[in-house]
Amino acid sequence: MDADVTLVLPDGAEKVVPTGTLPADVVRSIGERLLLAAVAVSIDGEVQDLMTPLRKGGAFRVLTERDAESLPVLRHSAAHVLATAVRRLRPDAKIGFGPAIDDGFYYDFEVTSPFTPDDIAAFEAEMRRVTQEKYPFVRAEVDLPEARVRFADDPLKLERLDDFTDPAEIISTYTDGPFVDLCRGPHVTDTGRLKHFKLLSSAAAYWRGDEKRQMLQRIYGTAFFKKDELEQHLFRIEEAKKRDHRRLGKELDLFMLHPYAPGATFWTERGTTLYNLLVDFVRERQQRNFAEIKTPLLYNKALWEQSGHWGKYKENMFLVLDNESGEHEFSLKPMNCPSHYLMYLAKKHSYRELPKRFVTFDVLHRNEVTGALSGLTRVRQFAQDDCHVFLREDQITEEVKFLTDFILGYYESFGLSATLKFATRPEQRVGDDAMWDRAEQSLRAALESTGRSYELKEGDGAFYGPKIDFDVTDSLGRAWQLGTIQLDYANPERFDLTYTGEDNATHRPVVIHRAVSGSFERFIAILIEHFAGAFPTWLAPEQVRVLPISLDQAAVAAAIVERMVAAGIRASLDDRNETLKYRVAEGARMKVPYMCVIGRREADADQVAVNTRGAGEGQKPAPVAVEDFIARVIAETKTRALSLTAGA
RNA sequence: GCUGACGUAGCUCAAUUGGCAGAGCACCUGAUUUGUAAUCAGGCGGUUGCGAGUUCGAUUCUCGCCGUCAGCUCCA
Repeated sequence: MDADVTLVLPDGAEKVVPTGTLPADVVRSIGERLLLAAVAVSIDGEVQDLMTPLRKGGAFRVLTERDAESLPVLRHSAAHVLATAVRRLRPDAKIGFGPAIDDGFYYDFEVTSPFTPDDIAAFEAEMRRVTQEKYPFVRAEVDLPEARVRFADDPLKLERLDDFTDPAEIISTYTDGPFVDLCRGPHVTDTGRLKHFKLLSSAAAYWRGDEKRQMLQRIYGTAFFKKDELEQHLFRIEEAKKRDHRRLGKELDLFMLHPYAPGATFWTERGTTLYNLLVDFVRERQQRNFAEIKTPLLYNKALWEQSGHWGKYKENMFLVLDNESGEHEFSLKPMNCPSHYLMYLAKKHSYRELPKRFVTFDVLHRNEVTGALSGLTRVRQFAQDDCHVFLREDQITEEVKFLTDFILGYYESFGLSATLKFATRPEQRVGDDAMWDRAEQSLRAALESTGRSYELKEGDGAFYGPKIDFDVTDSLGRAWQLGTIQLDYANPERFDLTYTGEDNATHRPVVIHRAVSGSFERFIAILIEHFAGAFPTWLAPEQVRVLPISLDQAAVAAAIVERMVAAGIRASLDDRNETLKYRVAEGARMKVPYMCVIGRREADADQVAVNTRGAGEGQKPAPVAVEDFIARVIAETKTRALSLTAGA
């Protein structure tokens, strides 16, 4: 082993120090003040703390509070501070893991009785004390027997120690004041670095994520370097609650759920309008290159045995009792794929027809476990904008590009952007390795030919093939998995799908499974939250509300509504015996894009005074000729404009 | 499915240690006919999720079931 390591500083200068030198000493040699500002260092992009001896050289950067890589270090330390506080107040608590996560950190504890909200508040107060006591994080490297002695009272840590099978692997502990944890690091220098944090919730979690193991109590929290960043984060959480589709779905009268049909949606008149508009939109986009079909909802189990679902997916299927046989021989379909194969099999196909794209909006049922159900994002009954492409192997690249553009273009029309994830073979799968090699290789090559960047999700593919997932980020920065492109060599084999090639011989097509919205239910949930219920005009269930000021204008207003409706606008009349103020307030609450007020002046001039959603209270509505207003709303609807313009 | 919390009028929420179940909004009726973010008055509305148990008495305590929520597991 080389006795020295070479560090390359950002300015290109090289620094050679003995192996085992602490980064803190290197930073001090650059500058005392830098040491005070330093949170950690980065060596060839790998973050390490100031008290971990240098073992290799490379590009050396000092990370301060301004560097994004520093935040997980702070949060990981916050988790230790939490554990320190919990151990002080609840010495019986056994410690599990406490990592930094995307929005903060958590720590798992094994306790005999779960934490209460009061406990959480007490822990947070105790954490405050631990930070004020400014304990340094002290790193120690120990051997396995020593580690076993040190964590003799912590069964979860002992189990973790069993994983250390490579004697060369370094086992380290971090100590802050009274608390010692088995931990790889990195950490901030002392508990005093943690200033702006908050505990958010506690819930149970399986030890090591395994549902067969015991449940631990997990406490979630978040931490930031700056106070305003913490406040902004907490504000975003509050905003997210206001946008919650379950809340807005009720307030805007879009849908309801009922205990008699758990996991299934009752769409109200408004919600159904919205739903149908989305289906229409997808239909319109799929008019040219796709073939829409409808297939049965209920199938004999023979189909599921052939598809492999009976073995792998039966738990999630709703079985239907056959009265004659007294057996559960039928099942509601949980996906459309097999029915599309049956349609494909009904005819002989020429290579000239391919790619052949079947699309279906049929209702699907999946018997999700009760605990998984959640609003519209996780339901038992839903519909996908499902597509199965039958194609020749040499068409994969072009098809993947076509579908990727199709999907991303769809999201763009809502102002949503997506990140791509490439998912490879899972543990539970059908087909041999040769098939998977081939499928992964061709899908990956196709993905790369699109020139778009993507992340790798190892082992996350479908059981019949690798896939590209499209994770959409909403206006609050939260990611949702919606669209998918899945390459399938297995099912063409199982269902003996064929086409006749140019050579007049029989060939095996490849199948691509594609969804864009994921499900309409989930997509609508995301749209509700993305737009905070303020849908663009083309999607708004009620586009225009007409308000006559008094009874004198009621007839004129009704006639104007008629003209709007005749022109294709979803307009309604509110001539209730209420004050104008009241009706304007309600229209605003319902997030109607345009409210047209009609008083004597407007009635005489065939005009409307247009209130535009979002222009705020006390806006000065400009009078617009009725015909002009109608034309503007129609244009806005046709172009599917994302922002309101007709009122301007 | 697992852990925990919760379930009161259509909605949002109240109801001392177990002692007559309330308010605002919505809805209905009347007055008012309104020029831009909730006009006034009156009224209707409940087997407190369902079912047992303890008790003189249960919204309140106990148990079971159903549902919802936060997570975990799973997932479009």
